[in-house]
Parts: sequence; C-alpha cells; structure tokens
Amino acid sequence: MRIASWNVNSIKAHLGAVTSWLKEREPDVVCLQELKCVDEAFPREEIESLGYNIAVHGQKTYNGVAILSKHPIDEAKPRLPGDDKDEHARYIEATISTKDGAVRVASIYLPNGNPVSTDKFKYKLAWMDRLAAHASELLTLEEPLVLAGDFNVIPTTADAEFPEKWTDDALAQPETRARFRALAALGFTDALRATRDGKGLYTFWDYQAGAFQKNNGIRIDHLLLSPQAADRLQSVGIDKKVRAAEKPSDHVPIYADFRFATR
DNA sequence: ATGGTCGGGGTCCGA
Repeated sequence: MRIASWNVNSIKAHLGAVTSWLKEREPDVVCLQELKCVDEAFPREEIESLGYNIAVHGQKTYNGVAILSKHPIDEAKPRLPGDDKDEHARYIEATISTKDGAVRVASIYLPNGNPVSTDKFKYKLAWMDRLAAHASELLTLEEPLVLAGDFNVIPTTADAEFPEKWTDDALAQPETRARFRALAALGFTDALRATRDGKGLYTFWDYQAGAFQKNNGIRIDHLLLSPQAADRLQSVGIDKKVRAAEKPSDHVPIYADFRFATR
C-alpha cells in the first residue's frame, strides 16, 4: 500500500505532470493540495481513467484539496472541524477500504501564514490548534491513519538547506514549530524522519532566484502516521526529479509504503 | 544584485 502527498500548485496547469507521475509511481492513495479550482473544474475523467476514485474539496482560485484512491473511498468528509466560518478549502478526510482493513487519510493544506505580523499568521496558528484537536479525536479510533499534506512547517533547521534565510518566515517561527511538535507528540510518527536523518531531504523549492539549481530547498510536505500506521511503515521516498521537469509544481511528491495486503 | 517567478483571474493577490 503506497500513500503519497503532493502540492500540485494548480491541478489544471500541472495535469500532465500529475498523470505522468501517477503512471510511473503507481500510488494506491494520493493526497493533493492547491488544486486552485472548483469541484466541477477538477479533471475527473483524466484521473479516473488511470483507475482512481476521487474525493474533491475545491475552491475558486485558491487552496483546494483532494484524495485519489485505487481502492474504494468511504465517507469522504471535507472541512476541518472547529470553525464554521472558515471558508478555505484546506482539508478533506476519507476512509479507504482495502482487503486488509481500512486506512484513514487526510489531505491537508495548512495555511502559509506569511507575513508573520498579520492576521494570516494568527489564522495559521489557530488552524494548527484546530488540527491538533481534531487529530486527537481521530487517534482515539486506534486506526491506521495518515495525515498527509503541505503543512507549511519547516520542523527544524535540518529541514532547510539555508535555515538562516527562513528565520523571519511563518514556516519556521517558534510558535509554528511548537504546534507541529505538539501535534506529533499526540502520538504521530513523522514518516520521513522515522526512516532517514540529516539534511538534504526537501519537498519544496521556490520558483524564484534559481532556488532549485542552488538546492535552496525546504521540507514542508509531511506524512504523519498514527501508531497503527507507523507499525506498518516500510519505506519513504521523495520524488525530487519531478521538480527538474518542464513547467513543474514548486513542490514534489512524498510517498510511503506500508505492509498492507494490497502491495 | 535588497531582485527574482509562478498560477489564477482580471489589470493584483497569494505563495
């Protein structure tokens, strides 16, 4: 069972990159972020033709998340609980049925929060508090659960090639990092760090100033695993070469393989 | 070198 996450930075602009990658990597489940389209505009047929079921929570112009699955999708639920006035499409959760039991996945597009001096940063921190509250509820189910997405958090200085460039950024603030640690401390395993230490493991490179060519990258796309998912973890990969292609997203996919009967 | 690049939608905002 291969579960992946990718911030595609517009599903319409990068559909070719997405379908090529789906064919090559063959994930069972994919969490997508930054669709930048409404539900009706999601390129459903192109992705269904590759064998995927689809649950979308879209929005015009901004945000937008989806879950793709080769296995049946049950009870897809959009929206992160805790604020009925929050209109951003940043969260969708679903249960996936497999021959070896169910796995719950959430596709997460956590607010960027820049600039730090504005309400955008307050919104980010409040959103992280809501995520922790909801995740705490989900853990009581004692299911295999994967929180997958663009968390817009650089967890430590080891997660940036040039950490000093990010000291004033919302992605690296102490308040941001503390909330990410608190979320993990509820009982989640950071899948990538469970398998590899050290620097040089990045999922995002800015379009500006030749960031990719300089390897000025950061690790902000994460797979957080419940104990029941972590027990089944086999390996984790980052598809860095996707960033070197023509007209790429600024993020690359991250995926993890689990010991489920399906693979 | 105090900039730079994308995408969406509309002549700027968000990242």
